Amino acid sequence: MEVHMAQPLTDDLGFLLSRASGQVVRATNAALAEHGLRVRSYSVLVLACEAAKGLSQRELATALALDPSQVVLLVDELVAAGLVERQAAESDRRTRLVVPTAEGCRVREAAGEAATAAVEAPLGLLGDSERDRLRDMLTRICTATA
Amino acid sequence: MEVHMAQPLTDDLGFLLSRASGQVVRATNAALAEHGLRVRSYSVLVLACEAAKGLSQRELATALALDPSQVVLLVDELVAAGLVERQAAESDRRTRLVVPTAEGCRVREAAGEAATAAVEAPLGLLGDSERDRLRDMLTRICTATA
DNA sequence: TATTGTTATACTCTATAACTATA
DNA sequence: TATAGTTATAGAGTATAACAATA
Repeated sequence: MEVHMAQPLTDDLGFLLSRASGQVVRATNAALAEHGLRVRSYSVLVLACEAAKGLSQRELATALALDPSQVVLLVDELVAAGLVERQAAESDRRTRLVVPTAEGCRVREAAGEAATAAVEAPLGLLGDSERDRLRDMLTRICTATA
Repeated sequence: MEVHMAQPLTDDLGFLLSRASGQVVRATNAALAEHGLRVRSYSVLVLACEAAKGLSQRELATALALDPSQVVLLVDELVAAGLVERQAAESDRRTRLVVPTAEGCRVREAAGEAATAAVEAPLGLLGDSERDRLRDMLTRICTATA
């Protein structure tokens, strides 16, 4: 018979993960607010800017691990703000490519810098090599299941 | 003038953190469901079980980084499920101590094991020493700001 | 006056189901 | 029949404000 010493909540990786995530998301949202963005809409904009020829909403959904129906709303928001456009795809009339406008690219740059700066508050105590290790571990967690 | 090479989204620690957190929370919620709990109510129960003499709701709010008004609802839930009780504090008639019932302690045990097992899916690729490092880094992120 | 707990409200995020138009 | 996008809805999480009882 094994003795189970219940682990304190402050040692629970799930608890720490969600709390740290909350901190960082909160700080990032605050920084993105002046650019009219939040974390999720910002993520869509970043991906659209990364892809040279735009991305389909389906690709965005997969990349962000979001349901396609959520991507619709986020893209709607960005379109309304004039940061991206929906373009008809040549090969398949069902798919609509999300491509950034010139303004979208500018905002993405400025918002990116603001977000990077804001995240220094919670992440300031971590050195560069620690951040690399953290990034590596988080990436493995994300890919472990889906 | 400095050249800013915009960082890809998949390297963004904030993005990775919130995505990894989502994975773990989802897996944990699924495991806790059969015990009638979710991550937040489970956290309250764990803290109540940890403290020998119970905790005030204010202390719970601080420990969980939640607003006191949210703690009220979570405790209501646990009371309705018969897992904790609100006891009048002797020293201060304003404060109400949250103390686990015998059933609450049993459920906390079982739920804790289920949660630990469930988290192995996303965390399985991390060794023990890596988990220690991760725990350390996340703790520093959480304490950096508040 | 300050603090504990409470009620209320609004907004964001998450999760599903169902529908349309194309393929 | 399968896939891309869309609409709708409900539940959970987050964020504030205001209030009563007590200190």
